[in-house]
Amino acid sequence: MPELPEVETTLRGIAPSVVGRRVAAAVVRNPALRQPIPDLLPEILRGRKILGLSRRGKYLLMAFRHGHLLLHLGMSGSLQIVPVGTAPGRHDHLDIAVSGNILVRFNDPRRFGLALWVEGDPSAHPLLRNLGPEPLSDAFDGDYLYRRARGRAIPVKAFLMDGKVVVGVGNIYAAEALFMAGVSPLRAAGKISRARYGALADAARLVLALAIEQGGTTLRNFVGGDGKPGYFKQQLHVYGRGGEACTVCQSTLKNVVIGQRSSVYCASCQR
DNA sequence: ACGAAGCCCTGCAAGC
DNA sequence: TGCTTGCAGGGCTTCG
Repeated sequence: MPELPEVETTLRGIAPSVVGRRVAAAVVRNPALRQPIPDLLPEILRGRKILGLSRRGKYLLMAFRHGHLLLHLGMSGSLQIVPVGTAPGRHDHLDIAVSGNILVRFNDPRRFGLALWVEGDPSAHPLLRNLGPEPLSDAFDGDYLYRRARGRAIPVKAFLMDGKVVVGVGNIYAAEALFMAGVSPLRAAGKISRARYGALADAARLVLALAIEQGGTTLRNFVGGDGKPGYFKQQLHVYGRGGEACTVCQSTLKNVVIGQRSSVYCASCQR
C-alpha cells in the first residue's frame, strides 16, 4: 500500500523517463476510480509537454503548461514504465504514452486511486488545499505537533494519520514512528508533552527517510516506477507483527483497532 | 469544531 | 476442492 515513501519511490522511478517529453497518446480503459477519470483527458494531454513531476503528500502532480495531472495511488495503485506494446492487464486503467516510445501505465486493482485534470494553482485544489505540511520539511517538528494537538482528544495515532495535521504518514509508518518514539498509539493527542512530540516528529522523519532510501515497503505486490520491489519491510518493528515478540523487550505485541485501522504496539515499550 | 462511523473496491487468507 | 466470509485500508462524506 503506497504511503509517502512508496509515492516518492514511484516519482523518482518515473520522472527521468517522462519529464521533458511530450504525450503521444493517453488511453483510458476504466475511468471508474475514486472520482471518474475525465472523458476529455486524452485530448487534454495529447501533444503536450511534461514540464515536471512532483509530489504533495501522497499525490503526484504531472505539470503541463496548461494545467496539472493529479494522480493518487490509493492503496493498491502503481505507476510503471512498461515497454510500448505490452498487453494491458486486468486493472491497467490508464496509459500515457510519451515521445521516445515510453509508456507509463497506471494500475489499481481496488480503484481507490485518482487521475484528475486540474487547471490553475494545484495547491488551491479542494483535495490539496487543506493538507498539512510535508513531514520531511522544516515546518514539521515537535513544536508544530504539540501546537496542533492542543484540545485534541483523539488517539495520537489517528492524529498523526490525519492529512490535515501532516501528510503522508499512513498506517505503517505511524505505527513504526510511535514505536520508535516510545509513545502509545492510544494516548490522547492533547496529553502528550512537547518533548515527546519532539521525539515523535524525529521518529516519523527518520522512518520515512529510511524507507525512501530503501525504495519503500513492499507489501503484497507494490513495485516502484522502475518495477523493483522495496526493501523496507525487513525493518518493520511492529506493523503486521501483532502477537509476535517485541524486538526490544520480547513482550508480546498487542493488536488494537484505532480509528478503523489495525494497530500494533508494545504495551511495555510504548507509554 | 470535533470525533466516530460509513463508504468505495477487490485480492487474499481463513474457515467450512 | 470450491465456496463463503472477513479483512485490509486512504481519504472523503455523513452523522451525532
